[in-house]
Amino acid sequence: MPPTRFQSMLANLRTQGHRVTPQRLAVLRYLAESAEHPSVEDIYRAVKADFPTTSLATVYKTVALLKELGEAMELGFSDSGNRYDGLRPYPHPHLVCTRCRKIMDPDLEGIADLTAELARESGFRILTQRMDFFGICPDCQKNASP
Amino acid sequence: MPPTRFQSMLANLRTQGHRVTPQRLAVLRYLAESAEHPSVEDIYRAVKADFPTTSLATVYKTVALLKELGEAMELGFSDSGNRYDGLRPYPHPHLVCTRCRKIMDPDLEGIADLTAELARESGFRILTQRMDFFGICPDCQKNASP
DNA sequence: TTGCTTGATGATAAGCGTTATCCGTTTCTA
DNA sequence: TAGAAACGGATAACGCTTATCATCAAGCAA
Repeated sequence: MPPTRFQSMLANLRTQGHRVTPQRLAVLRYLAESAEHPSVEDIYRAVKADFPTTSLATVYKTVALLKELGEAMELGFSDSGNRYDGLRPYPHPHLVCTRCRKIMDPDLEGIADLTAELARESGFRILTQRMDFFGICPDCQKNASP
Repeated sequence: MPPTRFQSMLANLRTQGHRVTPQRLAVLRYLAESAEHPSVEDIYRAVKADFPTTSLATVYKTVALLKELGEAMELGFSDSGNRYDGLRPYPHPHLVCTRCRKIMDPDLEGIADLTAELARESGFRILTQRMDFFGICPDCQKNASP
């Protein structure tokens, strides 16, 4: 049985000699269970429910640490807060609803091929990639106000 | 003979009832000639060379106006200043050198198909998209320090 | 278990790019 | 060419993120 995301994050933390604190555990747990690509505020709110003295700074620091360890991926947005993915911490495409800000993970084939072709044609050594599709999700289309 | 980007921007500005000022002309001219996806600072520096009293706020306002008119596209980056494309103000993929911050426009086929497939499978109404490939450009690979 | 070292936490200030405000100036129409 | 309305310039405010620093606790050794 493969380790859960939570177990993997925790093991990585320990292996790299970082301390395990209740606040960190709470952040890990939340990220390991969230498919919604939460914001720092989302994480902060959730963690504070269990651990009311937690500071926003701690959430930022923990998230930065997980990013460094490769256990979380940051989705930066210049016009709103960044979002985090603890379940699939590697590049993959995203579907972003511009109305409710929901972010989903679509299945999309052929990105590796696309990247390889691009590298060959351009001479770039491509290290990572970001692919976002913006639109209106099915739910928001139903509850549509123009 | 089709209108140049500069002519097109200017015409759009006039048609929509916006005033034509020397500062705006300078920003248009620079954007219409730049394939480098300049930052606001880049534009500011260039405009100030011809028009030294120009304010940074004016550049921001002009760029926002052009964006609104569909004559410039913003490339937002959460970890550095945004960049602007006045030559191709519609979604297209970008190659970003993470060392020298150069941004290029590769030729890449099949994005429309990819988008259509994604819309069909997900039920999203996709309105726009963003596709960035990050890596080291050929120049920086030559002058490589580890 | 206890004590110690070092890293983590919490509160808040600082930083950075961008946007808002406000008043004097300029464009453009009539 | 005169007047109304929009624009420009200077700077304050904003939102998110990072830095600072004193206090506190995790983890190790004895």
